[in-house]
Amino acid sequence: MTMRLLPHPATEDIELTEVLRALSDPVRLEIVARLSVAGEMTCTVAGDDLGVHKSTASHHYRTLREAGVVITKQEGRLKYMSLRRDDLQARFPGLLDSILSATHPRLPVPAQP
Amino acid sequence: MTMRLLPHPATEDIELTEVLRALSDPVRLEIVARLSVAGEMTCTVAGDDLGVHKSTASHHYRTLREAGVVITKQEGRLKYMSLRRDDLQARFPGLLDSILSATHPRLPVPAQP
DNA sequence: CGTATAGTTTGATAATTGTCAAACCATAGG
DNA sequence: CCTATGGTTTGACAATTATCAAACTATACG
Repeated sequence: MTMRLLPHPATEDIELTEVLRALSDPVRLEIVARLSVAGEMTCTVAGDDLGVHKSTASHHYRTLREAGVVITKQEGRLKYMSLRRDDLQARFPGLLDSILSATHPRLPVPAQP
Repeated sequence: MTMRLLPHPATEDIELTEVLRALSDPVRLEIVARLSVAGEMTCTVAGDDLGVHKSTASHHYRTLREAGVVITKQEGRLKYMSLRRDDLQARFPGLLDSILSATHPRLPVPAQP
């Protein structure tokens, strides 16, 4: 029952244009809005009722991860995503906060334990 | 020698995802960085040494304008672009500032008079 | 071991996008 | 009126992207 981190860019390698592009898609922005409320979610929960196929959602998870917006850790069969708040704040101060305050999840999301 | 404003979205119609997408292109981000320093520029000056054809630059001006990032006014033959700082601040507080502080123009830009 | 669960990968497709080149339009100025 | 200037539009093309469906992988559990 070990825990693994999926590969993701180092903080200093996060590119502004890639972050902005990742967040410029409504589906991905919704995922990020949910993560900002829930703190940490499995892909299944994050992708619930998004209106896209699960493979499409999976593609969006990868886009967010490769842009440096989320980090994913695997525990057993589940993959938990969470926002890289501190890394983004260090790299682009205020950016994520300003985006999040303009965004609210369309769907109620379970609070983290 | 009258002055005309080109059509652009009302402040309340500016969409977050469209702003983010507009700013997610390196060429457009460079234009915006220049505008943030120069305050107001003609298209020719804004597009100087961007590394793209002038028709491509023109396409980027339109993208920025339609996303609500810049406003363009025409005086004679010249078109002056400037950032919609106040409108963006009203709509998405802190967003433009955080992006601008992560960006600096690659090229020295003449200060506005 | 066999099966169900969680999520990814691999086509395939349609739509969007960034780019250049050439033609075009509008205004200023001789 | 003619021409040069500043910028846009149109057409073409290659690359990227959002999407679905189906196949696949890996882990947990009985």
